[in-house]
Amino acid sequence: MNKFYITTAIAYTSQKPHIGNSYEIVLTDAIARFRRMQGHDVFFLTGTDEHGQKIEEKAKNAGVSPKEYVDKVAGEIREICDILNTSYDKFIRTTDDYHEAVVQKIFKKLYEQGDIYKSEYSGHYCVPCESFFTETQLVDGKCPDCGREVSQTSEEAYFLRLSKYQKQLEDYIETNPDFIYPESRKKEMVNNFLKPGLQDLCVSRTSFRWGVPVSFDEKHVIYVWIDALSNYITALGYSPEGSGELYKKYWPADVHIIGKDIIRFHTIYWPIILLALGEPLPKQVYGHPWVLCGNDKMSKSTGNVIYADDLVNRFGVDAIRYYLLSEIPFAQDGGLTYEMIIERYNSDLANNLGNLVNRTVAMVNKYFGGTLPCNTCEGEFDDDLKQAVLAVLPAVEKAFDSLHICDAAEAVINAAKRCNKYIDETLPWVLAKDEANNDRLSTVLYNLIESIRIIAVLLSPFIPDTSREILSQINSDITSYDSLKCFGVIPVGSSVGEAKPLFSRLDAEKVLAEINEELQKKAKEREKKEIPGIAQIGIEDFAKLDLRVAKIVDCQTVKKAKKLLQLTLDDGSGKPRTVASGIAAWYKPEDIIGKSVIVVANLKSAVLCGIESQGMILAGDCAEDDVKVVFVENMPEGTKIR
RNA sequence: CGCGGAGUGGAGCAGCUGGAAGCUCGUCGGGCUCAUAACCCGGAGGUCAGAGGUUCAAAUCCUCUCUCCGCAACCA
Repeated sequence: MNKFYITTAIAYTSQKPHIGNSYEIVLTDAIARFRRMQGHDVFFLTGTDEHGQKIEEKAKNAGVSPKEYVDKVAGEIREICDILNTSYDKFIRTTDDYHEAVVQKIFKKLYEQGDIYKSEYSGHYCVPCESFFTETQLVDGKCPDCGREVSQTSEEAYFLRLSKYQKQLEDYIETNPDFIYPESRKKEMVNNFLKPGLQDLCVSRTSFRWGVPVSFDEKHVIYVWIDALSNYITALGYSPEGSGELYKKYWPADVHIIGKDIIRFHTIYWPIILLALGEPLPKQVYGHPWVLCGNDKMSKSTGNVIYADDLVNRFGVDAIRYYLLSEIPFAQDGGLTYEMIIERYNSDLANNLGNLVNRTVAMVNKYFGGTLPCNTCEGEFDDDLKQAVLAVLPAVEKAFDSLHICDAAEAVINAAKRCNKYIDETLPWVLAKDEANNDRLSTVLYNLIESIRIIAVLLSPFIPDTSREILSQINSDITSYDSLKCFGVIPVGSSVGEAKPLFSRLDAEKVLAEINEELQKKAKEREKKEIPGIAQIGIEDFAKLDLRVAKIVDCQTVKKAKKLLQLTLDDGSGKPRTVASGIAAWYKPEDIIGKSVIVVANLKSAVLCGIESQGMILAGDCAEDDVKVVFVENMPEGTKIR
C-alpha cells in the first residue's frame, strides 16, 4: 500500500473564507478520497494560518486579543470544511503549541548552520519607510522605495540565504518537470525569479508581536511564511531534533494543492527551507485556478462574495461539491453564478444521474417486485454498454493522475448518460408487455443496476453522500476498487430498495427570485450598519491633512506601469509638483490636462516605477472597476481645503 | 520590446505531438412513456481574433497586429 500525503494551503484567519477559498479543500478532498479508494494510505492535511500583522490589526479593531480573534475565525473555517464534507485527517493551526515550538527550532537550526543570518553587517534601514533592505536591494546605495539615504544600524533583522540553494532548486525543477504544475506557472517562476537571481529573504519582523518569537532573540518574530509553510512538516511531527513516525512515513508530500497566487512561496521559499534543513522536497505543487463570481474576482468591497455555507444550505453539499469539481477547469479560472449552479444541478444531477437511478430502481420494483431473477439473456446492446461503463475507470484514473479533476467528473456523468441511452435502446417497458421476455428484461435491468453501482462508487470522491444513497437504493455494498474493473459482480437475486428522487429539479426562475430577495434584504441591513461606524477620528486628525487645489499642467503615461499616470501639478507654490496616480485605466493624459484636482500636499513622497511621487490626488472608488478623480472648478491653485 | 496564458457556432469549454471542426447547455423538429415535463434521435448555427508564411494538407507550426487575463513592478 503506497502512502499518499496531500495538503491544502492553510487558510489565513483574517476573515471568513468565501466559496473561492473553499474550492481548494473540496478539490483536495476529491483527490484524497480517490486515492484512498485506490488503496493508498492517505494522509490529508488542512488547517489555518493564524499569525501576522494583518490579524493583529484586525483583532485590535475588533477589540479582542489576537488569540480570541483567531479562535473565532479558525472555528468558522473548520466548520466550513465540515459543512463541505471534507475528509481531512488533521487540522493544524499555526497557534498550536507543538507547531510553534518546532518552528522556533527550525529557525534556530537554520541560524546555527548559517543559512539564516543577522543583518547587522549588511543592514540598511530607511527610517521614513520603516523598511529594511539588503545590499542588493538598494538602488545606487539608497532606499529603493523613496530614494533617500539609508542608515546601517537602525534596525536588525534575520535573512534567509536563498542564493546559496538556487542552483540546487533549479536542478530539482529541471529533473522533476511536473514539480511546478501546471507548466505555465513554472515558466513564471523560472523567468521572473530564478533567472534574475534570488535575493536573500528577510525572515523576521519587529514591527508587530503576533507571531512566533525567535527563541534566541525575543524581540523578533518569525516571518509568517516561514511559520506557515512549516505546517506541512510540523503536522507530521517533524523536528530538527528527531522526527516522529508520521513524518518518516508520509514525508515528502505527494502534492501540495494551493492557489495560483501563492505559487512563489511554495516553489521557491519552501523548497529552499527544506533544502537547508536537509529534508526531501515535495513531489508536486499544483497551483489551481480561481473561482470567479461570473467574470469578476470575488471581493468584499464589491459585495459579490458568496459563502460555501450559504450555498450548501440552499442547494445541498453534493450539489456544491459537484459544481466546483466539474465546472472549474484545470488551469483557467472558472466562473460561479447561481444560474450556472442551477443549470448544472438540473442537467447533470437531476435529469441525468438522479433520473437514471430513479427510473431504473422503479422498474426493478415494478416489473420484478424488487428482485431480479436472471442476468444471462444477452442482447445486442449489452456489450456496448459494458464496454462504455468499464472504460470510465481508466479515464478517471488518467484524469486524477494529471489533476484534471473536472474531466474525471465528466467521464463518470457520461457513463450515466450512456445508461439512459441503453434504456431507450432496449425498451424495457416494451419487453414487460410479454412474459416471454422476462429473462431479457431482467438482464437489461441487471446491467443497469450493475452500471449504476460502478457509477455510484466512482462518484464517491465527488459526491460521497449521494454515492452512499445510490448504493443504498440499489442495496449494494460492493465498493472495492477491484470491483470496478469487471462487470457483473452484483449477485443475481439480490433485491433493490425503494426508489427515491436523489435531486429534485429546481425551478430556476423561482430560486433566483428568492435569492435576489434575500440579497436585497442583506444589502439594506448592511447599509444601516455601516453609517454609524464612520465617526472615528477627531478634528485634530483631519487637521493633519494638507489638502490643496492644484491644476494639472502636464500629464504623461508611464512606460513600465500599466496603472500609473505621471502628473505635473501647479499647486500655487510656484514649484511644479510631480504626482504618480494609479488612474491610467480610466483617464488619458489629454483628458485631464488643464483640470484642477485636490492634492494631499503633505503626504510623504515615494518612488513608484522610478518616479518620485510627491503626494496623491483624491479620487473616488465608485465601484470595483470604476474610479473617478475629484475635479474642482473655479478654485485657484493652492486653495486650502478643509 | 519584463514573463506567461487566452481569443473556436447564442453561452461555457475540449481539440493545438498538423490529415475531412467536437462536447455540454440553450434552441428547433421528431421519438418514447419506465422515470424527476425527465430520457433518446435528428436539424440549424462557426471564414477556429485578424494579416502574412511553411506544407500536398493548419484551429493545430512560424512571423506580425489587435483584444482580454494572470505573474512581476506597482494603484501614495
